[in-house]
Parts: sequence; structure tokens; C-alpha cells
Amino acid sequence: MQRPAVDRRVAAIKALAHPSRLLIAETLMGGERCVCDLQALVGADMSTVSKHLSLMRAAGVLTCERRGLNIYYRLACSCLPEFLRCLDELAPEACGEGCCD
Amino acid sequence: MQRPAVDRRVAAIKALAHPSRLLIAETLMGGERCVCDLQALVGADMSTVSKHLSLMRAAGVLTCERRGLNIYYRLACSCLPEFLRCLDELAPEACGEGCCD
DNA sequence: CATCTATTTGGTATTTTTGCCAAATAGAGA
DNA sequence: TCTCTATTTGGCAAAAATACCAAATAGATG
Repeated sequence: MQRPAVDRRVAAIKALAHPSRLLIAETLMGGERCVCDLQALVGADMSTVSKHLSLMRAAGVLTCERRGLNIYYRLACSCLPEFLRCLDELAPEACGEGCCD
Repeated sequence: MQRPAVDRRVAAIKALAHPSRLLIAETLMGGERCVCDLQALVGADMSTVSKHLSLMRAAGVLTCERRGLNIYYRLACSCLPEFLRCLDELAPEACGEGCCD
């Protein structure tokens, strides 16, 4: 049973919509890392980090590969850097409350 | 007090990480719409739609403008179409469970 | 095979998000 | 000013997401 297009997109976006997960994705923009590296980076419980990674992989945002004792995660979403650059140009609530312009 | 960069990015991404909100954003890719149009589109309570719009505007993803009786919302994030196209190319959980490759 | 290490899974308490109703507001027009 | 319409806000119950602990798993290695 195929999920509707919107839901698949939402799942991928949700996979990036959390501080720890976005930090992971940003880090992986610089190349693959093993889970232990990512847990050190995020600073949360290992199980928490693992669940974040599973969620991101299920959404298609990451792929992983075992090598020796470690499992290495990699970013599957090549468009992330440009998207983040674009987001940084937005002006969040730049005009106070109410409807601006 | 400036929010850290990661949090601003997360806020913008969260603003898109909900079926109704993504539907709104996708619709606005085709040009501005008034709140009433968007509520008809989404099919939820007017107050619910309004809160989604506020959240998206606070995150910088939308801007709005009053004209006559209506308020028109517009997409501020020009990179959305390309980002969505990119997401559609991901292969969510294409390889069953466990670590693939 | 026994064990060790890295990672995942199950379970649950806590926090956050969501959605509706009712009430408030803001501006347009009589 | 009074009223009407479109939209927002406040409040709260229900649903979803998050984080930790403990236990399980999967390979690697002795």
C-alpha cells in the first residue's frame, strides 16, 4: 500500500525537523559517520540517537552500511545544503506580530 | 535574544513538516491565496488553519498582506519546489528493515 | 562456541503538538 | 458609530513525539 505523495514528503521533512536530527544531517553533509560519533556529537542517550537514525533512514534521508564493528550513516539527500542556505535567507517574524507589509 | 542558527532552521523545517501545512505551502507555490481559500483546501476548522498559518509566518516561510476584507498569504521560500523534487527521489525504507546495502 | 562491542528494540513517563469550540479583534462599509 | 465579515486568540482535551532505562540483537573476535 503506497503512502500518498504528501505523506512521504512530510515524513522526509519531519526527519529533519528536530534539533538533534538536523545536527546529524548537517554533520553528515561533511561525510559519513558511525553511530558512536553521532551520539558523542548529539550528547543524548545512545538509544535515543539510534531511534533518530532509524527514523531518518525510514524516511529515506539517510542510508547506512556496516563496516567492521561499526555502522556508518550517510546522507542520502544531496539537496540539503542548498535548502538550508535558502532557509537562512528567510526573515522569521521580522515584522513583529500581526499581519505585516 | 537571537535564536541559534539550528533552531531557526528547525523552526522553518517544522513549519513544513505537517500534512496540512505542506499542502498549504505546495498550494502557495502556485501563487497567493486568502485564508478562506486555504481553509476550504485543508478542510479543517478555520481556527486550526489560522494557527498553521501563524506558525508558518513566524518561521519566515510565509508572508501575508491584507487586501480588502481578506488576508492573502504568500510563500516566502522560493527553494521549496526544488527541494520537494529532490525529496521525491529518495527511496524510503526501500530495503526492508535492518541496515541495508 | 563464548564473549565482547556496537547498535537496536521494548516499554513507559514526560513533553509537545494538534484541533476544536467559543470568544475576541480588526478593518470595511452602511 | 454600528454592524458585518474575515481572521486570530485563548483554553483545553486528545494525539503524537521524545528521552531514558533496561534488555535484546548482530556481528566480530578469541
